[in-house]
Amino acid sequence: MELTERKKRILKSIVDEYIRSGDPVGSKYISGHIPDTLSSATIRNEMSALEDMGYLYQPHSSAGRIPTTKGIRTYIEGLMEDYKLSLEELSVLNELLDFKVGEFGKLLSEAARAVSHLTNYTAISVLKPPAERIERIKAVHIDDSSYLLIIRCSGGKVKTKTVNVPHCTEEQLKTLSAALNGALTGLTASEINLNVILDTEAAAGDATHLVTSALRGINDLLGTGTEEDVQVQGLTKLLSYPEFYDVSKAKGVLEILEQKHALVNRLTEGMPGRPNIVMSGEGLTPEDASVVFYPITVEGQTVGAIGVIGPKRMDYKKVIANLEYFASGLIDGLNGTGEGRKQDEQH
Amino acid sequence: MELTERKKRILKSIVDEYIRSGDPVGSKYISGHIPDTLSSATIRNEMSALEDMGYLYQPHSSAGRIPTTKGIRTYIEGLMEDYKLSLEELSVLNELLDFKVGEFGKLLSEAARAVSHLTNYTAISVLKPPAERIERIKAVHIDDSSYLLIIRCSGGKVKTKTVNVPHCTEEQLKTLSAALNGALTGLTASEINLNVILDTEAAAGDATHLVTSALRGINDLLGTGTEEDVQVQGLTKLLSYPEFYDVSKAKGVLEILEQKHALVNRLTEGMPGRPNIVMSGEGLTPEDASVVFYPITVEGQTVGAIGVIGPKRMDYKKVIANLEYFASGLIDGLNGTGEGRKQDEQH
DNA sequence: TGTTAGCACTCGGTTGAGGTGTCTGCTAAC
DNA sequence: GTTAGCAGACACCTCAACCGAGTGCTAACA
Repeated sequence: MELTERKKRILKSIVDEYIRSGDPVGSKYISGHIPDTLSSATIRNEMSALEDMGYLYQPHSSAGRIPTTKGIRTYIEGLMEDYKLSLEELSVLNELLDFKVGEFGKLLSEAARAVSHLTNYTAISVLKPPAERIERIKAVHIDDSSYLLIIRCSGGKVKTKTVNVPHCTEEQLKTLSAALNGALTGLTASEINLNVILDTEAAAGDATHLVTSALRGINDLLGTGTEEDVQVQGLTKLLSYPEFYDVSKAKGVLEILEQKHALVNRLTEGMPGRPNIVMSGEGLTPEDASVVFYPITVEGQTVGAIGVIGPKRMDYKKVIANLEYFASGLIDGLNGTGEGRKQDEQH
Repeated sequence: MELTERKKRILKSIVDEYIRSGDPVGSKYISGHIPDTLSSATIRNEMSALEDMGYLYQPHSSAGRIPTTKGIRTYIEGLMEDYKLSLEELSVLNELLDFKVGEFGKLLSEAARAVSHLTNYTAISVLKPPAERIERIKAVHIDDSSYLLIIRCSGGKVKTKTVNVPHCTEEQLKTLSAALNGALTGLTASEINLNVILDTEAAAGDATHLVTSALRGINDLLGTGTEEDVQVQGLTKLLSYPEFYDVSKAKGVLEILEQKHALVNRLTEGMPGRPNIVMSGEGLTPEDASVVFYPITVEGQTVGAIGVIGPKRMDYKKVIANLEYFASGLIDGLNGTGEGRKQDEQH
């Protein structure tokens, strides 16, 4: 069956009302709230058809209808109206960007706080500093029980660390350096897996006993610096929505927010420049919840994300408009001409 | 009336059982669970007396009794048994300290994660980097529209920043330097309030127009570095306890956890070296909840705290034992001889 | 004087019946 | 293709009855 224009108008009206109230929507209500003048009986026929087509469902036989995930997605992708940001919403971002003295992480979590405040949903900000790649490694002999590990990372940064071992010779360290360079060049810390370790050990010859401590040192060095971080703003707002009055439902959402590492990965893997929407039943999102997010990119690389988590029936147009505005504002601010900002030196 | 030994045994038994079940405790149950052999009628008399003395209360006239805040406090301060840490609990800390490669913040939040895991309550870790005090300020002329701001902080660290202004002369900068030194020496960033600003402006004479931008620059410089931070671990565990099945109660607790700044201050103001316990009805703790925490000190200065938030009827002996162990372990680890750990250099 | 047994009373919680309102599906007429 | 009307389904609310845990009180006992 085809999704006629009239069916679309009815579907839009149902989703609008469902987003507003959270309750199943009946035919009579719709009859009075669409441009067409149709009796509730006709609406019932259309709703029945929409149900057959998978856009709606009934929680029980004598209730109104609720849009399915498919129904809401169709709504988002073409039926809903545009949302005009209010003056308040526009000014908050400008103030924020004016105030961009702090580092990016703080700016991002402040932006999330603003989004949470403006949309009345819980906001998430996620920080994922780009992983440093190994460009060159050298192990320099200090004495027979210690050597200096030197790594040049992508971007030219050099890091060093002394490593203590039971015994090492200059010869062994040369072999070690060669083995490490061969196996690790171009990798990030998280890409050093068992295979890589075994390869390195195989290549290390008579320096095999030094590999483990060297890898540990490398891992330490690469792991240093800003860590990935998740900030949740306005958590209590989530509990204001009836779908989470049931504690077990609320728990489901909080569990998602607790898995910070998974959250960072998921949100930074999204498509940049457009809204990413994950609804319950798709991916890891818990029942009745929905996540909308925008990755933040600098020079093509995703360094974080900003998003909103709320009930599946959230006001998508408002949320998307706000997130889009903040995300693009942040991205412009970060990529824009660095107009002679702060220079720190520490002696 | 006096709190006799027998009353203490009864009170202890009531609190023990209340902590276990969360339900009001009846006289019959106690009769079978204290060393003394007493009928439930006698227990009832004693319980009635304990109620008059303010240790117990009845939620309604035909229910058992629940300990009051006073009752629980008395229990904590002398009645409860010691808790022996299990082997598992002991080994987790040791692993953690072995693994102390990361910075303090990460170590602290990992400790909180462990505490949450071991106690089955929600754990909080709070990081409060000691505020840097201003020791000396100098404003050095670069050209007529910019100057260099130099601050020496407590600990000898020097920070600089160029400040752009519409117009400035060497003379004005000298006046400015004197005014800033006079007004700000010994202060931290957060102590620069309106009074201080007005004093500075008054002292600045013909350099008044430079004060605002200078203060902004100073604020930026001092604010740089690690920020205060709150990490919450095992949040969902909170929702496992019946007292928070009601969403409005849960909301009360989450609200506390959202006020991160207040939380940092409150938890770092506690007495070091012993358990600080704030129960509902005392201070900001929400209904039915209780917070136990230990500040973490380095060289006499509080740099953070680790704590647990849970139902008022939480297992205090277990929580205190765990927190005490982790807090003292962290403090020892931080203050202990820094046995030649990592050295990073960045060129 | 302290302890105990017995009894009436209180009160929250549960269960089940009855009533109500909303919404649907179906049918017949337009 | 659209509409009016009607019977049926079903969640939800209210109310009364009942149950049971637990108390306070009193009288008897050691």
